[in-house]
Amino acid sequence: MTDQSFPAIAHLLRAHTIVEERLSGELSAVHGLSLNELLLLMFLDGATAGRLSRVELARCMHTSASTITRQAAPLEKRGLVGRDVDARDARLSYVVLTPTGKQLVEDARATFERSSNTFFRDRWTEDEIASLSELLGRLTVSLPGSLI
Amino acid sequence: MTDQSFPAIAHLLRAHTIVEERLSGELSAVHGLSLNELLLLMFLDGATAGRLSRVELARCMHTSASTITRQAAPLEKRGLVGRDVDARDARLSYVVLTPTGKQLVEDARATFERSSNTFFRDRWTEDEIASLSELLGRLTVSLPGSLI
DNA sequence: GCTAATTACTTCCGTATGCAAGCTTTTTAA
DNA sequence: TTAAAAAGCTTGCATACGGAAGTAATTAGC
Repeated sequence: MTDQSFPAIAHLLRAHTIVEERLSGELSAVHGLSLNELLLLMFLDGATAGRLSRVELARCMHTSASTITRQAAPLEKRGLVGRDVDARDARLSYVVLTPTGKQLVEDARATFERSSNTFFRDRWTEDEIASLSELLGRLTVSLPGSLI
Repeated sequence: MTDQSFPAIAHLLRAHTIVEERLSGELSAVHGLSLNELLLLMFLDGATAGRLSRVELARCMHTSASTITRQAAPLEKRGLVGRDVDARDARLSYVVLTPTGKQLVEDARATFERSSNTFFRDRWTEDEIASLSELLGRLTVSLPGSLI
């Protein structure tokens, strides 16, 4: 009984470096967004009322609170997100998508989707891509939030 | 005709954050190695004569030459790798695995393999893991070097 | 009700990375 | 042969991140 876990994880790590590099390049060139900035905006876009507190965002992005603070700052300066305070809890500050931000997310998501196609084109069947998506998705079911 | 490319790539990005965090934690705690340090050592372990030039390593790791310079330095101080010069080309400096380094790679690889299993245990069949590995591996065929 | 613990967020510091610039060596081309 | 181009490597600079520490606000325990 051969164990395929190690090669699967090894391939995941290597595939990620390729995907991240190409996606980052496209998003930066076309929209002036880093990949992580777009993911942050996409989590907001998928949240109710287009807003999340900073700790909720950190959990969605699976990163630290300090990273969210720094990632949100330039987005706020660009007018893509705003800052809402909670009337009941003064500790909470929500990151909320502005209309400008929502428009940019829609455009950048299209770039993301188009770029995603280029990874598979001509060498994967639609069924294989769906199978890959399902298998990878099962690894992430414990994560809060969704990009889809 | 639904397009699954985008969700597949989105899931790949999210799965990577989970995998990297858990693997890094285990490797650091058990062997005092970062994930990237182990990957570097594993590429050397898989190379002929256990050595690669710095640019070859950069291509395997899909990173920059300066990163290899900085990643190899602490490994050299720990005695895990050595430095070989090329008799024909004085520009080349090979990173070569020492016996100590080879032993550590074998131990750390076992940790890597054991940790890899924990991602799939009880919720993936062996066939599904093999399928995932094959599909992801097809994304990385263009990369030089191999971890397996 | 008051104190202690917890939570949300920010800032500081150490670390990791890519890119540009620089140095040395080799290869190319005239 | 010699000058120009390219390749391999390193260093400086700017950026991004996590964790610890700090501040402010809320909750828990008595």
